Amino acid sequence: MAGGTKRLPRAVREQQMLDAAVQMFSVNGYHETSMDVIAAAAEISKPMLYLYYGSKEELFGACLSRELSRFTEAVGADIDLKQSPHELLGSVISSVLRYIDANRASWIVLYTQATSSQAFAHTVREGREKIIEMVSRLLEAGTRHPEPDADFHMMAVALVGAGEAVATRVSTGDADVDEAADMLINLFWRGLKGAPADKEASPATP
Amino acid sequence: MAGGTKRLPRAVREQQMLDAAVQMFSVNGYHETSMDVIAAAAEISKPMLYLYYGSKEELFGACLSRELSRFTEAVGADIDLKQSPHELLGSVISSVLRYIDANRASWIVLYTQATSSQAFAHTVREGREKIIEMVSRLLEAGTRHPEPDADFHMMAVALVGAGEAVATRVSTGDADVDEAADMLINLFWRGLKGAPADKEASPATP
Amino acid sequence: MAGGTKRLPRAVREQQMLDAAVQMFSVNGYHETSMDVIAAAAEISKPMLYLYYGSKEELFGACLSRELSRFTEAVGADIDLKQSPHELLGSVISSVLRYIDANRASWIVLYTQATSSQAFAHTVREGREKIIEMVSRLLEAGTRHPEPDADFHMMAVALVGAGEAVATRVSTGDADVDEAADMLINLFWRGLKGAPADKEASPATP
Amino acid sequence: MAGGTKRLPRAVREQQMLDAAVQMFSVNGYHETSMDVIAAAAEISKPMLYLYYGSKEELFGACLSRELSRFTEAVGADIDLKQSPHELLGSVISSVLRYIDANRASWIVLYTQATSSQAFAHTVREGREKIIEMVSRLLEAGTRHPEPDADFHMMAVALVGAGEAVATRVSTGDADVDEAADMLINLFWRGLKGAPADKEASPATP
DNA sequence: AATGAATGAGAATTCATTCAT
DNA sequence: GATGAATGAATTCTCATTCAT
Repeated sequence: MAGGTKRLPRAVREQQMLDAAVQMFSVNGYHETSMDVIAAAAEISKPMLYLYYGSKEELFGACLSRELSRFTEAVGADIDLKQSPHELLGSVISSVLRYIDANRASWIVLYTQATSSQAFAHTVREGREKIIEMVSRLLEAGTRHPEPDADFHMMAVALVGAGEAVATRVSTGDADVDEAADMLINLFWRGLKGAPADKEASPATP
Repeated sequence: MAGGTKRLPRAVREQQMLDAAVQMFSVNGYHETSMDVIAAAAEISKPMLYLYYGSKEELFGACLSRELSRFTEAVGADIDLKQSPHELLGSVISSVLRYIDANRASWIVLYTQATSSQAFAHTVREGREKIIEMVSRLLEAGTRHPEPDADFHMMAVALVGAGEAVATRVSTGDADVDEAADMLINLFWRGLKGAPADKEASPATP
Repeated sequence: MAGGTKRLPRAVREQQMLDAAVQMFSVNGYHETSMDVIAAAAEISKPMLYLYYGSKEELFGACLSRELSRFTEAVGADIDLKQSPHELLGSVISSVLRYIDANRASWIVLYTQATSSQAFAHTVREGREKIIEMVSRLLEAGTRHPEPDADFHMMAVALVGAGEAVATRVSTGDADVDEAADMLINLFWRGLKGAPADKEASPATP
Repeated sequence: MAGGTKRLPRAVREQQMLDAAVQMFSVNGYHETSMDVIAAAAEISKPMLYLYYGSKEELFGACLSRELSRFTEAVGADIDLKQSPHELLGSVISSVLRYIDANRASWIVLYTQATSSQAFAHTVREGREKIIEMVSRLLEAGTRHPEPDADFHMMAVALVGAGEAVATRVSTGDADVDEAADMLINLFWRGLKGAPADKEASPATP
């Protein structure tokens, strides 16, 4: 149909392959996606995949890598480091959710499917750990009387977990980006005490 | 000749198989665990596995099912429904983390590996959704002036996400159960504004 | 046709597989024989081959091993160690050639095809080296005034090489066993000088 | 941009390719050497290989052919046809072993690897057969009272086999050329009876 | 003249799954 | 009730070979 037998320069083919691979992996997962299917989706032959990426594992790694870079760059370009920690956290959240909304396959491939194989659990854990570290530092900077690092770190774990969960909803189209961002920001800084429209309330006790 | 040719009552056999399956699945994931390995670990023959569970998918489903029941029962037995929503959330968090700490393979199988196959993403999503619903109702009950359901639901998504992230740390031995529980409870009700030792502060601004 | 779907005890299947494998390998060589073809020849499925032998390489190794054992045993059983070295060498030659004549595929697999893969060149070299050592010792024992080992060893190399070449002719049906054996024995002990019916002649010069 | 895009005269290119091919084939064997590797070693592109030689098989054939010619020429140039058969055999042996010592890759490619593929066993057999014929005629000429051809032929088979075995040792550096040549010559004309330092002895009998 | 880009065809290997005893 | 024996169907990966420029 698409007559994809054209001679393309290496760089273009690479993207074409990665696009197809990200798409298929994100839909069916690492193990349930065969190289045959990816080749078909990319409208090239299997040997090309192997020529460019060496193995299925490396191909998946390349997907991970590209998507992570794009994500990092997008979020990095979006935020203004001169903001206060408070504002910074807010704009990061907002930027992240917007990126994910605009690149749904990417997010799924990165966080959901990557755990499918022992070979990548590691990579994903490392990526996540970096984000957690960053958030942890933001928290530390945004709090008046800092405490030992351990607490901030675990708080960051929780916040990033919350963010991932919401992001997943965004990626499936089950959440509106702006509302989700507001909610997360509110939740983070004020906790449930400040649940919507209940600003000065103390935790409800019977 | 070799041992293991014992006649065991069905119920015992079943548990023996599920134990082995949960163990292997949780270590190597769904796709990277073969029926051979499970049969070997359970010290029975492969046909027995098929006799009892029909297929690999069903076996994994049975693992999921059993672990989920145990989890639900443990947490259910642990909490007192007569508490205030506030107290209830706290005791649920605490109970959940303690259960996970005591049943690490179980948690991993449930939440991490289950997403490996399309066949179970669904099941896990449903299980998670139930918990989210419950948390959502707790939030609604614990807040003075309720808002439309959507918001509470998404907040619950975030909270459960945070809980899962922390629980994962507990399951890998990277977090202390009691400290993690306290942190989560504080975070949930007071937000970051109420970060440790900073109770009435407003967000720090430079 | 042959309805080979019968349930056979392990030992029987093993031989059946090795028979087929030796046959195919000896005809087409290691690389040019696919596991498919061997499975078909053995009238079993490919997974059986892998179940029993693990890999193509191991299967070939098993062929080599079995054929070598049979060869060694046959020759060992055939000779009388109480003979003089002279007689011994003669009866070994005769026994070897007779074995090869009766087991042509075996010989080819052992000596010709085994060199096809780097993986086995080693094994064959070792096997040959043992035979050379043995011949070397026979020569040493059969000669009045022994010399340093080095010479006997290289002589043994030459004799074994001659033997292999003749054996190959036997295996292809191009040489009569008895005549070949007599010729080799004569050649070994008397050299060309003692070529048939020319016992005391000096080399003919024009 | 990269080097190697030079325009070279056909003859030079051909040698460059054959050199690389002989080198790689002799190290890894026919089947275990890919066209990619040869092209890389020759510092040209694969299509060039195909342009010049048509197929892998033909390329190997060309290697065989060139090496055989060189071998034949070298040995032919080295010997003096006016010698007696006795001297002739001696000088051929000596010349052959010296050539092999000086061109190890060549020998390996010719005799060892060529048998790897059915496609060349034939060629090698033919080449060997020619040598055997020649030796056979030398033997006939060097013996006073000729016998039926069959015997001389098989003797030649044995002698050439012995020669190949020794030559292989020379090619691996495990034998000294001159000692090996002397030993072979002695062995051929006098047999084991005349084992070194035992010139007039009759075969040892207990 | 020379090559980067591309592929058809097939190889080894691994599973989940099922008989026949 | 329990299992050793057996396989159909994929899957990953490689290689000799050929276009299009």
